[in-house]
Amino acid sequence: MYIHEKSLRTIIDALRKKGYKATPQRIAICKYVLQDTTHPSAKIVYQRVRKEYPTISLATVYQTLKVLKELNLIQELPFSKRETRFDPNVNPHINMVCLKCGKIVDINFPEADSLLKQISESTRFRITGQRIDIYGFCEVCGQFSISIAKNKEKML
Amino acid sequence: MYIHEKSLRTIIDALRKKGYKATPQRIAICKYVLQDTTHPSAKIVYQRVRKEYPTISLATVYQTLKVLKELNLIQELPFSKRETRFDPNVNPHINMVCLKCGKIVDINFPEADSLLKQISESTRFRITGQRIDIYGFCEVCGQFSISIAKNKEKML
DNA sequence: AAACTATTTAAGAATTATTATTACCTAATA
DNA sequence: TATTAGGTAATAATAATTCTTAAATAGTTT
Repeated sequence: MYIHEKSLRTIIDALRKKGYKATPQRIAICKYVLQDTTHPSAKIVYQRVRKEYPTISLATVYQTLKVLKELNLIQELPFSKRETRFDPNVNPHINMVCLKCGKIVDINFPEADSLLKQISESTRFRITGQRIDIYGFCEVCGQFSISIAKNKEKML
Repeated sequence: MYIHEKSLRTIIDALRKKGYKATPQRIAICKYVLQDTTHPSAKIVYQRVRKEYPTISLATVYQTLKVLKELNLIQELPFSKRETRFDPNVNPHINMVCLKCGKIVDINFPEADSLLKQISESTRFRITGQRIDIYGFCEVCGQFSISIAKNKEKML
């Protein structure tokens, strides 16, 4: 289940449970980011939330994203080219990352659970999260770039 | 096979094949980074290579790391906290990433090949690379942090 | 409901990893 | 050896993220 299917009440409770105040700014950011499955950057979140909450500041967006990460409601996905994107899907899954257009699409990876379980049992490493990316060119970009794209043309 | 098992000759040929000159700076950086399996940051590479080649500049390190990435001899692993680390293992594998001390250890993941093949055959996505991270606390750090570490205490 | 207080916000400054610029320099080649 | 396209070192520029601070407010207490 995606957290964004949960009610506003649940979001507020999650914040308060950890001692965070449920401010209207935070609620606006949460509502936006928990339902955007395109893996937006902080700047995109800022631009989108501003439509609903025009006085919000970029610093508040950053700090709320940090809180949401701490609450394990979103995952942070740093990429090269100085861009970090945010994913409301915190369950094990595969991110299909297009290096040309920057599109990121989640696909299921049911085998992840048993893989993590096996590693957990065979090592002394205490697992708290994971990230599985597959890089390449999406169906739209793939046909235009027969050879591997030069760095300049890459978004991620 | 790791590329760092290859000879100096092979490194030079790989550079020239793509039209890059085999300068002593590049060779020094290659020799270092292709044998360091601790996933060093650019700054660490700079500090280490400087011992062998004291006049080298940080900009050259960055630009050579970019070349090595283009030649697919290393993989770039961006993390939060503004740190990017570099991995000479470009074959599918799992990075076990300790969030407390920042240690990254590769483990094998033989099932990766069939997974990638299956995705390749069932989608129109053209795969060029992958990244599989497992986050948590290594055997050394795990015993000291029963609860999930606060953000301030995390290295990655 | 008003007061209280620790937290949060907005704005802007600071930080810093990475990239760009530029004036020499040199590897590869003829 | 001369030529030259590309590389280097030094440093400036860029930009994502974090920090700082004064004013505001959420949650609680009276």
